[in-house]
Amino acid sequence: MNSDSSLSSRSSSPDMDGGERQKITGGEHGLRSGDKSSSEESNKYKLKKQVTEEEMYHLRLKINGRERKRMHDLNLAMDGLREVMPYAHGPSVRKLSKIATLLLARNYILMLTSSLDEMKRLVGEIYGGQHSAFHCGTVSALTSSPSSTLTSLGSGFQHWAGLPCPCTICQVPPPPHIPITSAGLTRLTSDGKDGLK
DNA sequence: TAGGCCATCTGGTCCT
DNA sequence: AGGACCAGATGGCCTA
Repeated sequence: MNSDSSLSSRSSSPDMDGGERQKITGGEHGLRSGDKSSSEESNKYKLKKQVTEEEMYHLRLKINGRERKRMHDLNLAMDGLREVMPYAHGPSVRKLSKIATLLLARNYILMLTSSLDEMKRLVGEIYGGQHSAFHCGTVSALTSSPSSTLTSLGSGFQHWAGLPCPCTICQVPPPPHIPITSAGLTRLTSDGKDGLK
């Protein structure tokens, strides 16, 4: 459980042992019977109250842990996004903030989309609609642009006047992309951390 | 020192 | 019921 905190870019898990316990067990109020007459009843109640508070504490701990893990996973995904963003990585370069990462990613996608459209248009001009000769991966291999990007995207696009392509090349499923999971991103984040800050 | 960024906690809501 | 997701609050760290 505490291994999560090692993944954090800032080791600012301040109080997993002290502070959190203090915060969580703040609930002394609200549970009061008022009658001191029946001690048996009172003991029973006290026991029940104790169990309940303990249960509540552990439940809170569990929920907090889940939320922490969720946020860590989100940060791992964010790191993965930073990895593929076209900006200077390095020890002397400050890490992109989350909002900056998202905005840059959006602009990057828009830019790639427009250049892809432009490329398709050019290819369409050059080959004048000779459909089956140059296609998807073949086209990407012919271009000088980052071919890996185009190859991976190629089969997912519609070609030539917006019609879905029926050819066998396009029926090949896209290459499996690496899922963004904690396991899949451990490498990215670990060496990403070295260059951060 | 103010402001930005971040991690964490917490309660609410929705979904399975 | 339990888990995922979300947003607000809070406090710490860092930089200009």
